[in-house]
Amino acid sequence: MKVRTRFAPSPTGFMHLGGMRTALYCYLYARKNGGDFILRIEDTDQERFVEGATEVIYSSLKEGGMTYDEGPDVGGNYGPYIQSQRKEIYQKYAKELIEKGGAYYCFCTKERLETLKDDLGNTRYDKHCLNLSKEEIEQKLRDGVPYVIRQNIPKVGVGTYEDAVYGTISVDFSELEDNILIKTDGLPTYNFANVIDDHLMGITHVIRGSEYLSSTPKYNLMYDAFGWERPCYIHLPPIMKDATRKLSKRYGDANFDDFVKKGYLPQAIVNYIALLGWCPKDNSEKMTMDEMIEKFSLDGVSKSPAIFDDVKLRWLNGEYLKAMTDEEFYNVAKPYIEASKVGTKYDNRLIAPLLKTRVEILSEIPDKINFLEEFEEYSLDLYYHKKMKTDKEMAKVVVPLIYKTLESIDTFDHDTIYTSLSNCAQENGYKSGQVLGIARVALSGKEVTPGGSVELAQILGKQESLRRLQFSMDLLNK
RNA sequence: GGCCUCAUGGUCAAGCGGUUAAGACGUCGCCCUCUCACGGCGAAAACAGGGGUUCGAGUCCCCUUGGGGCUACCA
Repeated sequence: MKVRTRFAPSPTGFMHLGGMRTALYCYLYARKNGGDFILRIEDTDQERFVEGATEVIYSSLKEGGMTYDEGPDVGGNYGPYIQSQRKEIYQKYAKELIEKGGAYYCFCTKERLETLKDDLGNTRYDKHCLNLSKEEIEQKLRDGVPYVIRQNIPKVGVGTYEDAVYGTISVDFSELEDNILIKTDGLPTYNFANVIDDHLMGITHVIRGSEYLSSTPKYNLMYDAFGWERPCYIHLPPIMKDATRKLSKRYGDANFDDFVKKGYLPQAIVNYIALLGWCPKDNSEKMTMDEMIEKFSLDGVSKSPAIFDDVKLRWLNGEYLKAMTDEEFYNVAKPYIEASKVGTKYDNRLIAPLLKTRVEILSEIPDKINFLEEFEEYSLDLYYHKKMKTDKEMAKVVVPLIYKTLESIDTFDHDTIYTSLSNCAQENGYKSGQVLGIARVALSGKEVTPGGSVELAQILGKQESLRRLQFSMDLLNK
């Protein structure tokens, strides 16, 4: 049978990384097994619906490289893929389940339910309406009494199933409540919709968070009542913000979009979250999507929660950046360079390569290059370098030599600048490092700079370089 | 509270009865070097605790402790 997995988020906000990882594993498992990956929107809770959230789901999955074979915006043979558009379907199956004895109408009022609260504030429905006669039910229905449909869970017995990552899970039916399947508004709850849709959409492998581990037996009861085959279950451990808090949208952190905005590459984010809860056999870390598909396997999925470590994400993002060609890097860095103080003043194609090994996330770029436009009076102590044996006295005589050297060349490319400066050092009895080091300070006025004097001179150009050297000479002679 | 579940360095993790208990991030040191990075080399750092089972336990079982989840007309 063809493998079919589904990612079924509810559109209640932004795409958070936990959901992103669930989607990724669904995608990887489907692709690995030559199956289909389906997107279904679970919007049965009209109260929590957030405008625009559905579009964010679409775009995030696409940006993350997880193309779905079926979904609201791409179609498919099992639609509609939005639950609010499937209301009649749920109604039909709810009635069928009632006939089969797996569910029943409940007319209890909120007030009555209140009286059922135990000392911990938990209500446990007492199956009160299960005892209603057929006539009573029909009468209430005719009278338009508001109702819900509840699942009829046996009082005794044990629900057992095999989870692909957690193993055998058993829950005593007495622990389970007769949940509401269809709400007063006629829409189903997750408890019902997921079962109906997963079956109708031919989902073979249900991949979702571990929060469903203990309620799965309830769903199995329905599969059984309908006479449907139960899917394979693959529950995933949570991703944590720290040791005690789950990474969730409630804290407003961990939105995929936010990370992209901060200058993380979608591929790096996806690659990183893949590693939170899964480890390939060969222990690879940096992987392309195709490599992940190839290596993905369920026995590498872990059971314990993983803490999200943005330091490691940064590192991985940096690895992606460093692996880019200069052209690729220039393209992603361009907007950030242009947003810095430097703007478009210089040839940004010369600046970009300096940044590639020096930033881990793109948003660090402005701070790294703003110094180019911050040339002003600086401390002459910067010329002191113990190992190179340079100081401001040496600078006083060397900076003019540098000035003359650069003044004499017309092609301001890397090689020309480097060779002429080296020659200058040699001819005057200095080590090239001494001249280069002094030049770097004289051109930047900074203790640290990304790149050396040659790169700086090249970026600044002849005119600006000479202007700065003149400034430094004046400063040294003050 | 009840039920489900998890537990290897600071973090992600390999391990699936016999290992000097991998690797990665981070940290620290050294090398390279015109500064900062990159790169290279190296170091410190872990089986939550207690009982069993076994010739032998990080690996299997039980308890304790700690974490997470469920216990909604949310998913």
